[in-house]
Amino acid sequence: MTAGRAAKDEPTATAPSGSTLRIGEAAKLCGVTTRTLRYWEEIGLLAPSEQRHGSERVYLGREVERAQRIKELQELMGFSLAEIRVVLETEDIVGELRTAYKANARPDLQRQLLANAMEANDKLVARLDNTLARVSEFRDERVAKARRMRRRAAELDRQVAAPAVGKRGGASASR
Amino acid sequence: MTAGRAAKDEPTATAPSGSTLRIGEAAKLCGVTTRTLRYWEEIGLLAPSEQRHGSERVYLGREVERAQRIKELQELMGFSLAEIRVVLETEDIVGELRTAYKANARPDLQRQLLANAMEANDKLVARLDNTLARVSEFRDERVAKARRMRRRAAELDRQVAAPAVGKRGGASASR
DNA sequence: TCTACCGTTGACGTGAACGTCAAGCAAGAA
DNA sequence: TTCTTGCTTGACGTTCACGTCAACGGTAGA
Repeated sequence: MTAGRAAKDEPTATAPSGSTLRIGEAAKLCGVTTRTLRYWEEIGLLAPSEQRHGSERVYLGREVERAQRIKELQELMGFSLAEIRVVLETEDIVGELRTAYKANARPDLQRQLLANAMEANDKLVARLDNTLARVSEFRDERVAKARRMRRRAAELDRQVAAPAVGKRGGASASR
Repeated sequence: MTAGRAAKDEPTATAPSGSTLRIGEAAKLCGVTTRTLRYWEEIGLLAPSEQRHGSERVYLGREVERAQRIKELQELMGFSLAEIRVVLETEDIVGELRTAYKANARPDLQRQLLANAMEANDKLVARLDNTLARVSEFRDERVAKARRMRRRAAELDRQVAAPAVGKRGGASASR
């Protein structure tokens, strides 16, 4: 019911690939609010598709993916939108490169673009490695703590199961 | 020069263990500002030591460690202070348990405390595992991207090194 | 005694990342 | 036709995590 708009006078005209979404649908797909999508657009982080449907923003698969990327980087890494912008820009550079290649741009300029992108990418990988190491260490600590707690719990369980020993004083705790 | 305060009328009276720090020193050690330490205290996240030195806050090793923990969780995991509070509370429970044990509290109550702490801890570990998996996946993506970029760069380098072939048209790009 | 430095509380300011509300338009349903 | 829903822009409000400034006090060194 209420299959949205989608049939007016352009039967299937403006659907270049996949599905074309309105802002509310895109937002729901990404798990954010429409305000958030507009804000990201406001700060130049995520532009909707080129052509608008009347006055409405149109989101295609590419934009939705990018939005999901943004959200993931936010939640997963705790990146600020400024940091995310940097990450995404190095992705964009690869896109630009394709364009430059098609536009028959000079190879040394392409090469320069690539070098920048590679440097940014390597920095990101280094940061990810660092994060992985530290999170892993932290995880191991908590796992060890879990083991200790489980041992202590078993100990307490034995005490609770055998309450007739006379409330502490029989066999003193193993620790 | 200027070895702090440390000698007035209590030669070594109020130094229970390790070093007793003033707020500025503690802040420097943790890599935060004094304002931050006061803010954390304000929201009940990190209290300085019990006794104050006159009107001044005193930070001992325990508090400094806790502060470093807080900062690590912030930067590493992108946790909010509210989330960090939860994590630290489960650590506090273990401390409470020791107190309860010494106070000769009923084992079933201790057991209940432990169960809560274990559940919270397990949740955290699960979250860490999830984070690890996703960051790892993300890292692998970026490493793959790095490889592709390096291949492309080598390709461009060959073109730049041999510019006489006639600006595109010789051997078409491998892709 | 004066100056410099470090601390105190209290209050107001700030940037990031949105939330919320108003006023208006367009399209489909009753 | 009217109602409802969803979109638009614009503007102001809000929360978090502090930054900054004022006014004051205590201690150390010159």
